[in-house]
Amino acid sequence: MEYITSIKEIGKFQKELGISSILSVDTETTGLDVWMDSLLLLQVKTYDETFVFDCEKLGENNISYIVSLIESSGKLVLFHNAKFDLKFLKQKTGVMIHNVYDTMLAEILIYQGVNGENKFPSLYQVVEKYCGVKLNKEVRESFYKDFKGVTQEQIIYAVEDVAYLEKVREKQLAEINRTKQEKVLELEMKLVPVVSDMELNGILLDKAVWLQLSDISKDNREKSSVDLYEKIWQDIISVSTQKTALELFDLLKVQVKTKKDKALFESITDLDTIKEYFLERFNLNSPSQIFALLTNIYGIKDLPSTNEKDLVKLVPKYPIIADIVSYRGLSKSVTSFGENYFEYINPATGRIHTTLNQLRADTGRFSSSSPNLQNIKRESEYRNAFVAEKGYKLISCDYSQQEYRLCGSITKEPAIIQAYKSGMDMHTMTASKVFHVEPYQVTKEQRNKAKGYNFGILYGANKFGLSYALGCTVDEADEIITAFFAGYPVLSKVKNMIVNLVWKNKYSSTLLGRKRFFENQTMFSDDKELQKYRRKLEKEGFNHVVQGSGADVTKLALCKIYYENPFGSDLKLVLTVHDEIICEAKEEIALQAKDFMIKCMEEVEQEFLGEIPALAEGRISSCWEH
DNA sequence: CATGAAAGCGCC
DNA sequence: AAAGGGCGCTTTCATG
Repeated sequence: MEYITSIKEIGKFQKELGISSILSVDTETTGLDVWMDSLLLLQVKTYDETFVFDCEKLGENNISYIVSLIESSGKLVLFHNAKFDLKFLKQKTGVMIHNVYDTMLAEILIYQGVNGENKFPSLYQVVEKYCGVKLNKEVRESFYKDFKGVTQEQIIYAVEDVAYLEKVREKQLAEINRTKQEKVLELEMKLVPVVSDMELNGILLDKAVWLQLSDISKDNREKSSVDLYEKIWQDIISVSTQKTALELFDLLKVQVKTKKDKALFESITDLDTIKEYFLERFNLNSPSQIFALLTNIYGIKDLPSTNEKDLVKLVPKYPIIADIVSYRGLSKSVTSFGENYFEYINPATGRIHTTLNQLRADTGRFSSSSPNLQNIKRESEYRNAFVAEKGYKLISCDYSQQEYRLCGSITKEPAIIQAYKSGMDMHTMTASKVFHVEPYQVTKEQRNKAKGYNFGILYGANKFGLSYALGCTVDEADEIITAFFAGYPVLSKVKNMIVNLVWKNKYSSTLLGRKRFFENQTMFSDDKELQKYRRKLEKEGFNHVVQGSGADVTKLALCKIYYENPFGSDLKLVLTVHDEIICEAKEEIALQAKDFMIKCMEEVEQEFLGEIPALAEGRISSCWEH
C-alpha cells in the first residue's frame, strides 16, 4: 500500500498504471452531496499495488492530474456504484472517467426481476458472495462523522474497498456470459458516465411560473373543497337519521381516537354544531371516508373502490361524484406538483438534479426520483415551466410509437409492418381490423378507440380486464379481442410462442438480450393459483420483451448522442422520459443539434426495426415542449 | 412517535 | 371468480 500525500511521490503510480490493464477505484468523501461535500481519499488499485491519495494534502490540481492520468490511460476502471464516484470526480476535477465497469450494476443485471427488495446490492454483499470476505462497515462511516484527518485505520479499510473488485468482476462476467447479456452489460456500462453527466447537468425550473400554477391549483382546491363540503352536508341532513355527532362519524368512518372526543361527540345533538365538527373532521382525502360516505349516505351498493375509474361510471346517477373526482385532481396538483418542487432546487446550481436510476425497473427502463421528473403533468403549463438557460434552448425529441413499431418488428406481423411502411400506424390498422373497414376509411374516433385496444390487449388484458378499462360489456370486450387476434394472426402466433417460452424458461429477453428473470415457484395450493401465476409471468414477460426493447433503444440513443456529440459543451443531455430525450443546447447550434439527436435516435432504433421505418420527432423551444 | 402497507394517481 | 405493463410521491391508517 502506498499512502500518497505529495505529487512528488507519483512516479511509482505512473509506472504501475502503465503495466496494469485494470484499475479498481473508490473515493471517500465527507458526505453524499456532490456540490457541498468534498473528497477525502482517492483509492486506486493497480495490478499489484494500492495507492491511497490524500485529497486534502494533495489539493485539487494534483487530484485533477491523477484523475486525468487514469482517464487518458484508457484502462478499464472498476467501481462499485460508479455513478457516485464519477459525479464526485467530475465535479471536483473536471474529468469524467469513461471506461468503467460497475460491480453494482452488473449484479443487478444478473438478478434482474428476482432481486426482491434488494434493488441496490452493496459492496459488502457482493464481496461476501463472490469472495467469502466480510468487509468492515463501521470504518467507512467514520468519514462522515467528526472527521479530523485521515487515520491509519481508515486508510487500511479504504484499501479493502478496492481489493476485491477484480475478483467480483470475473465471477460476474461468467454469469453475464451464461445468461447471454454481454451486449446489455456493455450498454449499461457505457451508459454510466452518460447518466452521471445528466444528473450533474440538471434542468432549470422557472420558479415564478411554477408558483403561479401552484397558487391557482391551491385556490381552486380551496373553492372545490368548500363547495363539496357544503353539498355533502346538505345531502347528509336530508337522508341521515343519526342523532349524535358520534353516530355520524361512525357511519362515515371518521376516526374518533380518544375517550374524551368520544364522550364529546356522543353529547352533541345540535345540527349546527355537528356540522362544525363534520367540516373539521371529515377528510376528503381519505378513501375510506369517501367510501363510507358513498355507501352509507348515497346508498351506492357494491362500490369496488373509490378510484377514479370506478367512480366516473356513477357520475350520471350521482353528480356529487364529479365534484369528488375534480377535488382529487386539484389536490393532486397541489401536493404532488406544487411548492414541494422548490426543495429540489440545488442551492449551488439553481437547477433540479433528479436521480436517474438506470436499472431500478425490472424492464430495464430508467426511473427518476427526488424529484420524479418522469411524471410531470402533460398539460403544457407544467412542462413549459422547465426552461433553458439564457442563450440556450431545450430540445425535446421523442420516438414516434416506439413500442408499437418494436412490437411489429418483434412479431414480424405483416399487417403492422405494412401499416408503418405505408405511413400509417398500428392504431389505424387495429381500428381497421376491429371495425372491419378499410384503413383509409378509419375515422378519428375509431382510431382513438383502437389506441386503447392496442395498449390493453398487447399487455395481456383479458375480456374482463378490457371491459373494465374501456367501460364496455365483457361480451363487447371479448369481440374486440377476437377481432384483434384474427386481424393479426402472426402477432397472435408469435405472442403465444413468446409467452410459452417465458413460462418454460422463467425469463424473458429483449432484442438486445436484456433478461428479466422470474421466480420458479412450484408450490401452489391449487390449479387456480398455478394458472394465476402463469398468466402473471406471461403478461410481465411479454411486456418486458416490448418495453425492455424500447429501453434498449433509448439507452443506445443516449450513448450515441453523448459519445458522438460534435458540439462539445454546447450540447448537454438533461433528461430522458422513456421514449423521449431532452437536451439543452446553445441557441446557435440548436437546429443542427436537433437534427443530430434525431439522426442518433433513428439510427439505433432502425437496427431493431427491420423493414419498419424508424421515426423520431423533435421540438426546439426556450422551454420543455412535449 | 416511527414505520410500513395500501390506496390513489401523475407519467410513458 | 376473473381487473393491462413499468415507475415514484403523497396521504391515510394500522401497528408497535
